[in-house]
Amino acid sequence: MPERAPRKDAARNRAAALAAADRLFAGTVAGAGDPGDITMADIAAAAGVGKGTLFRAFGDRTGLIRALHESRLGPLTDAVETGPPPLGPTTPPAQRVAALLDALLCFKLDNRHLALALEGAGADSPYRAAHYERWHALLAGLLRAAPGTTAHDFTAHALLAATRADLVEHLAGAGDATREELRSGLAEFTARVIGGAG
Amino acid sequence: MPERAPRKDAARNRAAALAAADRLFAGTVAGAGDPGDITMADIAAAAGVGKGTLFRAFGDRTGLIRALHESRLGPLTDAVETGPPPLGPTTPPAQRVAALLDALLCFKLDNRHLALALEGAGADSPYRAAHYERWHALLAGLLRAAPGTTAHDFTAHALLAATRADLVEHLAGAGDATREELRSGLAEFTARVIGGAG
DNA sequence: TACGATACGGACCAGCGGTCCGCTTCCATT
DNA sequence: AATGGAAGCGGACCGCTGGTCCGTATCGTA
Repeated sequence: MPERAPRKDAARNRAAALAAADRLFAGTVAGAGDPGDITMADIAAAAGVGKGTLFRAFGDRTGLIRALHESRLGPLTDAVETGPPPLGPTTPPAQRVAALLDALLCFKLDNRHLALALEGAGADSPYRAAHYERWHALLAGLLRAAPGTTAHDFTAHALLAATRADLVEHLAGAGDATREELRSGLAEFTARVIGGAG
Repeated sequence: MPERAPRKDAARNRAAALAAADRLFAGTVAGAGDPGDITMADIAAAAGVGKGTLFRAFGDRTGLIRALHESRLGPLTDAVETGPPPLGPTTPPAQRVAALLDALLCFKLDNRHLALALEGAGADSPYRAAHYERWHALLAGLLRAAPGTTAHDFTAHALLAATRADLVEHLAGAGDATREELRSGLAEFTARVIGGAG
């Protein structure tokens, strides 16, 4: 019952679909395009598979985007869960919060197309996604362990909101703000929030 | 050129459409529905007009929602621009920032369905809407005038992000957080941000 | 090699936002 | 009050989307 291995062609098609989707979504961000303009038929054609295969492999559009997102997020997740400082669990809470938010911002800058597609995927709130719950729980726990903060849940949400994909896209996309400006802006903001009540 | 008055039937139909849309959107939030489930045809039917009339009056779906939103936001806008403290322009910057964010949160709590529909409307980023620009410019200006803050633009964005409609909906919708809990959470968060660098 | 299970793929479907245009209603002018 | 043209109406219609279906092809095992 350890969930039987997928057939070889299924695995190959799944990988091809993810690669094609990644390529297509990446193309939209450069040309100021909307991820919503990429249709499932487009992805299927680019991957050289039928549309039915896409839906069989991922369930629906949101499932595909989520799978793509998680395949990229994996390394970061590992670094957070079992890595060395400043991301890993041995870092003191306050510093770790700052490091996590910075890493999240960098991830969204490096994967703007994916983050944007994910948060804009479907009508379902981005807050019900499993990965959001994980980040929030982690942050809230750290805040609880850090001195001088209260309302940990709300604070964690609010800090995460500062790195929302469409905000990042709005600021970075038009070229108004450089990567380093954003990072330092977020760093200062974070520092003020967690260091404010000394 | 003072833009001729609209015909009487046009005005009546416009009002009927807004009222019907408001009613329908309000219905979704109670039953945990998705504003996206309300179609233009639904609104037209509920208003007793043809679908073409809707598009003639508002241009597109986003236009309708925006019109609805602004008709509700009007009083708040007035209070901010020409009203008495703590919202009005005579309030000291730091206090005014806090008051504005609290008012915004309350508005979104009182008009969850509208705010949610607006931010989820279309694929276009919520950050390109005129009303967002106004709020952001106002906040950024106040932060600039307040002592001890830098990166005013980013900070203003981040503070506004803490009141995003889908976050508010996520926290208030499930009944996890009461209105006062949210307000005090946001108040504390805001205070820490603007009061942090004393 | 043969056979059942699994996956393929593109024709197909329902439903959406948005358009079009023949017909109706309004209102300024006489 | 009559009238003519401008403004508005409304629902059939269109293009396109996410998602389904099922006859056919492929895989992996005995």
